[in-house]
Amino acid sequence: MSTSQSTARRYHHGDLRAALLGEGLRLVEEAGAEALSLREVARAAGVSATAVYRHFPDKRALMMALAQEGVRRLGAAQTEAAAGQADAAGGFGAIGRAYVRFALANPGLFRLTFTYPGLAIGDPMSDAAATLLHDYALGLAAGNEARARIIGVRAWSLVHGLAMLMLDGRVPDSDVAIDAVIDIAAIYPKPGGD
Amino acid sequence: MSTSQSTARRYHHGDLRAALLGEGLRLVEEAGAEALSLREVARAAGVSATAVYRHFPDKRALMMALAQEGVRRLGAAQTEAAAGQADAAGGFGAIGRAYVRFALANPGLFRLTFTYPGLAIGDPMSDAAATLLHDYALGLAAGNEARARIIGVRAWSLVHGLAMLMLDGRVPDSDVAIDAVIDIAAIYPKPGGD
DNA sequence: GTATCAATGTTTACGGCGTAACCATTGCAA
DNA sequence: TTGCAATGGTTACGCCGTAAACATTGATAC
Repeated sequence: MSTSQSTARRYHHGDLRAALLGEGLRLVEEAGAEALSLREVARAAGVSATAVYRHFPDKRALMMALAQEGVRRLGAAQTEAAAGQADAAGGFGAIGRAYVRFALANPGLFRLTFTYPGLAIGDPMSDAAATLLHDYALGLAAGNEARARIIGVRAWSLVHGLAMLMLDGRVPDSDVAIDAVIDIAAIYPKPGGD
Repeated sequence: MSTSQSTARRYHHGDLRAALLGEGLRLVEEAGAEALSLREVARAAGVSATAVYRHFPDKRALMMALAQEGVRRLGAAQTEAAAGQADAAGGFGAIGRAYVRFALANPGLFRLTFTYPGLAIGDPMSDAAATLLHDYALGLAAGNEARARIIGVRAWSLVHGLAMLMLDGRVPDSDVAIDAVIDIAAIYPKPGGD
């Protein structure tokens, strides 16, 4: 029993950091980020509250780690959505729809990632999602960097706002509504189109 | 002294509800909504913590009242911005820019109004801002209700997302950037335009 | 005017929170 | 084998939201 390592509870957890993140992700989706307490995450991991401080300097750091995982998953979802698209316009629409659908499918994590108090400030563009966005915007802008930046911000604003408004119940959410709002042809029409 | 009523502190405040809302608005702008505690609002009003419960059933109700004031002020700012505009396109752009500028000018209140946990759900369309939006969208859509609804949601999403991203520091904020992103001609071009 | 009562305030207390300070156990390296 | 760094637990502090019980007051009925 002194060297048992399977189910017996040991003093040292093994990989507490990963366990805390896992329980945090679960709880965030179950009850929302604001209802998530450091003590509860520790409880869920079967560990004392202060053990968390061996792996995160404070609660905010734990939340930031969860938010980073959110960014990672969002980027993955968008990358997957864009995979089958041939041209820039198709990819642009796909990553936009994937953004909103990800928010609706993971409301707790999305909210944590984008609206947890005091989490967002800083490092605005350093993930797969941002890279994807920039690349497709550059394609749509035919290589014009200045125009690409505006298109990128406009597109990000549109999907981010739509996601927030739907999450908050201010706008009815459905795939049809998402498609109607994110209508690339209507927003960035080719010359001569209506 | 028994009947003094000017500067002497009386047992009954006179209009505690209004005072609480006033201090709440002040503190929300000073320190952000998440840092705002019921006890601190009470302290600022010079009253015991539990006195708040004579006017609001719980903290959430107090926050909702503050959020309602936010909606009211946002609507007022937009109404003022739209006043000088002649046609629907001009008004549409004006209320959009006013939306984002209001967010940047009142970050604490805007965040409280739109991202305070569990506040937003419900009553999605019952204020001056929503009415303005719908009217102008209907004008742009030439009376077509279905099309107006999509245009309205798209416009709201765009300005809401832009406001959030700028507030969070994910997108650099400036009046020039706001104008560039909210470019009605580029988003809803007349047939034949580029 | 005075009694009465509803409205409005205060005090006290409870459990939960984030986290600082200090103590316990353990695995690894010399 | 010994010793130390890494990792865990216990206790305690002040803050929070809020329930319960009590105090003060202004208005209304006589």
